[in-house]
Amino acid sequence: MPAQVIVTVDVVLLTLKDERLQVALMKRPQDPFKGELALPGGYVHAEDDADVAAAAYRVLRDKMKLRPPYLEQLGSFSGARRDPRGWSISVCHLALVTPDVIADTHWFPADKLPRLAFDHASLVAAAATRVRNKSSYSALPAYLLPETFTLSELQTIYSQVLGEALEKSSFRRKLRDLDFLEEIPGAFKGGKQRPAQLYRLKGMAVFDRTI
Amino acid sequence: MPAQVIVTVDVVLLTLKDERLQVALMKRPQDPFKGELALPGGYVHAEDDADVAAAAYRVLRDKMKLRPPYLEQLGSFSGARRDPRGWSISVCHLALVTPDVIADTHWFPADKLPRLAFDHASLVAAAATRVRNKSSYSALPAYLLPETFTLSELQTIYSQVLGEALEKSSFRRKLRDLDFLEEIPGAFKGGKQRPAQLYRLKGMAVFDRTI
DNA sequence: GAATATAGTTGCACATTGCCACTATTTGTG
DNA sequence: CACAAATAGTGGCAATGTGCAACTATATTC
Repeated sequence: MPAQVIVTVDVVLLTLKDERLQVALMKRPQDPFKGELALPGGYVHAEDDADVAAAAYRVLRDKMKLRPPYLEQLGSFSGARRDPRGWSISVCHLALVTPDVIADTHWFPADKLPRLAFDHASLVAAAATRVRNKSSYSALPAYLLPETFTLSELQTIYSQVLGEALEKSSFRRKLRDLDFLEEIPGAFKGGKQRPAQLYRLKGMAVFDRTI
Repeated sequence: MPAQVIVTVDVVLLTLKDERLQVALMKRPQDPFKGELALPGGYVHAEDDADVAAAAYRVLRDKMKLRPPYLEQLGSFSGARRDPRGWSISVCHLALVTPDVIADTHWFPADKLPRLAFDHASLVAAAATRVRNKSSYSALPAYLLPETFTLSELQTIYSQVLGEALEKSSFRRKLRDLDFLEEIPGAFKGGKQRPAQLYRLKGMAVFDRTI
């Protein structure tokens, strides 16, 4: 029989606010690291959770009162030293939401973090890197927007995630080629100028290059 | 206190043999699934293992007598039903080796698997997909060759992993651009014709697009 | 020394991308 | 009611990248 291992899930919940990626952090209500900032997370409940993804959804439901439109497994972080209670493994997940859904959570810039509990700073860094990389070949950033959006809005989001200016014409051509959007017939978003066509994601819009 | 979770590592050890990806499988010496084919794996030893990667290396050392030149974490597979002993999580790793190093292991085509224990068929499928995807933009297949190799040998390997013919000229141009090889000055491999320049990987030759 | 087999390079047609100018449709203003 | 302003959306072309094939280079064999 092997010695006891602590099994947890943590979630890097990201959104785009003030033109940059921000992560949801909570003050830990109890030891270890009581009072310090940490990712939402918790033990895996073998009785309740179908798998670790279900545990991640449960944590978000209980602690953040939301169900994200996008969630994927990022990887497992393990070792004797990352949790003072003992040898632990955290299966880290990455989730994306729109910023408007949740007004009452505390957001922090993913690239300018305060001191975090455990090894959570590494998990946030890994998640931000993953989002940026995956954004260059997938529809991932669309999950940072409401379900319907204009191409200009989408371009702005991509540009902020990738941290670089994007050409309108090339961007739209690429979207056409990749073919993961669908036009919503007759739906437009009118600002004070010419109204823009609304789009939404087709099913299966995020390709997984890794697993 | 949460209910007990079984924490294991499994390794999808891949090589290229008979022009296709093959995976190392072992007959399980004990229950569960006694006598059936399975991936090399085992419990995480909290006393000995620095982290799950160390556990994966230990498993390969103990069960396969080797240390692979390449190993990465693939992902965690979890749930109540995958192991009859109870709710379990397996942190699956992917490792690559040259086929010649290990003559006494049993290899099976990754795309034509026999019946496997646990959910190991899914793990092998995930690993094979990852290797193929990652091969299109990284030096990964080079780990399926000895430390030094010719460009023609490398091209053959890439072509077999990707399952498609590759143009010699375009292939070499891409290698030059990506710049992860270094020429070994004065080292040639002579067949019965013109000898070929030998190369080896520079450090950090595999980019991780994901973590 | 000519045939042959593999290593390695060069040049060009074709496809893809980045860039910029153009048209289209709305609101606001005299 | 014309026209300026602002954003949406398209089209065309130069520059860059890729696929393909012919070419040169260097070894062995007979």
